[in-house]
Amino acid sequence: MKLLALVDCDNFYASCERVFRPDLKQTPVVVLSNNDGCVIARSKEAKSMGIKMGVPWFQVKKAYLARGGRVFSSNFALYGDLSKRVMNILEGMVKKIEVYSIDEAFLDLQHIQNSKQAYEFGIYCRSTVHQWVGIPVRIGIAPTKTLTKIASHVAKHTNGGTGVCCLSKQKHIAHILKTLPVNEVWGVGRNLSKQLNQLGTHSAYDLMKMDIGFIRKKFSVVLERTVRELRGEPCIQIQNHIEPKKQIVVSRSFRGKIEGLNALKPLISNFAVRAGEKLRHENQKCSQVSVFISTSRFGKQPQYRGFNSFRFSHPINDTRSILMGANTALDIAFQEGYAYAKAGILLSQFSCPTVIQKSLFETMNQLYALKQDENLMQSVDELNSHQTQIYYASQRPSSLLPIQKRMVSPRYTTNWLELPTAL
DNA sequence: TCTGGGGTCCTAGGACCC
DNA sequence: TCTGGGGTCCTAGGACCC
Repeated sequence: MKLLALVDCDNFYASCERVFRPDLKQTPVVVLSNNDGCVIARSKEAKSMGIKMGVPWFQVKKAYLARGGRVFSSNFALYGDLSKRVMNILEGMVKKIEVYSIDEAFLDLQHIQNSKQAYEFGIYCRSTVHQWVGIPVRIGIAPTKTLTKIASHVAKHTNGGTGVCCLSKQKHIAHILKTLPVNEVWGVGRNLSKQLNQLGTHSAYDLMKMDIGFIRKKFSVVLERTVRELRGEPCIQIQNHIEPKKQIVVSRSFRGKIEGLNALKPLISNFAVRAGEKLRHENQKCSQVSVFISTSRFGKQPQYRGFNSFRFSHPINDTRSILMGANTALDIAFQEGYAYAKAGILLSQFSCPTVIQKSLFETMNQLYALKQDENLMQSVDELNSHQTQIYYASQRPSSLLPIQKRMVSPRYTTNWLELPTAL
């Protein structure tokens, strides 16, 4: 039988914070989102204190700290680097691997003959990652991706277990599925589980037993694949190579409320500049720039969400074009009289930069599209990747609110000035 | 006072064609 | 008076994921 493995880092961000702080090994640790807004990662101890995922920090702060919990602002330089190290190790272990997210990877265990060997591989893999990087992982092994997710879930919730779970026997799988609520299945979110519950489907086992034709008709091909995967039929392949991105988003919530077009403009410009850097880093060009702005979902103030897109007559990647497009879109999306809490830029309609699709109507917005200067952009990107900062006038750097990160740990592994010291 | 950010895929429906 | 049928392409929006 062909087997796959899912390697999933335990409470990844919280574990990263502990790598260079062994003194926090038994202490509850949480990590916060930008502006120290929400809890986005929790150690086991923090979870058992009842800290929920995504909870606003201000709501739990007092009680949590009083009980001896520790807190960190997010340090993505550190998490990204440790993630790379974990993935490098895994890449050395198998021929085919899909890095699925910052803390997860699917491995193709084609070199492995049976489930006993697969289990032993899991144990070896886990101890190697732990020894070399210091991050605890758990490993789910099964014939399909959806089932590896469930195996990993089992590994996580088995107290005193080895952190490795292999689900390959039909009987064993059926037994586990009966105990698993349908909303825990990978690909079944809030909406689907509500609809399924109404149909009397409550466990993963119930879902697996449903009629494929009915699922396809009533829901979609996506859920059909999930059902087939629960039955052990692989439908979602391991993606060995990295697909080019199809869109780039840069968005932030603001620390205070923003009112008025003039206050919003430099913020949007700033997102546009960052988006342009990402676009060129991906070696792509886009034909559409969209802007979205919204008021806070919370509270009772009047609500508004604005969205508008600017289409270029041909693909661009020059920040100055993005800025002009973003500004035009913002002017239309903007409505006076609201307190804005969040905004962002979305780049889409990508095309490979070596292919040039000329427009029939070039003159229409050549103002935006023709001034592409590859060399200039390259130089700016180069300078900005070091100490120097080149700004565009519309960014008005003095008006930018820095992101609040009051409790950020050192960038131990990516900055010479912040290396850990051994005493 | 304070509530994250960045993605993918699929489908329905409109525009358009013959 | 009566107004078809079949197809493609594109996009917005919804659902999901971490």
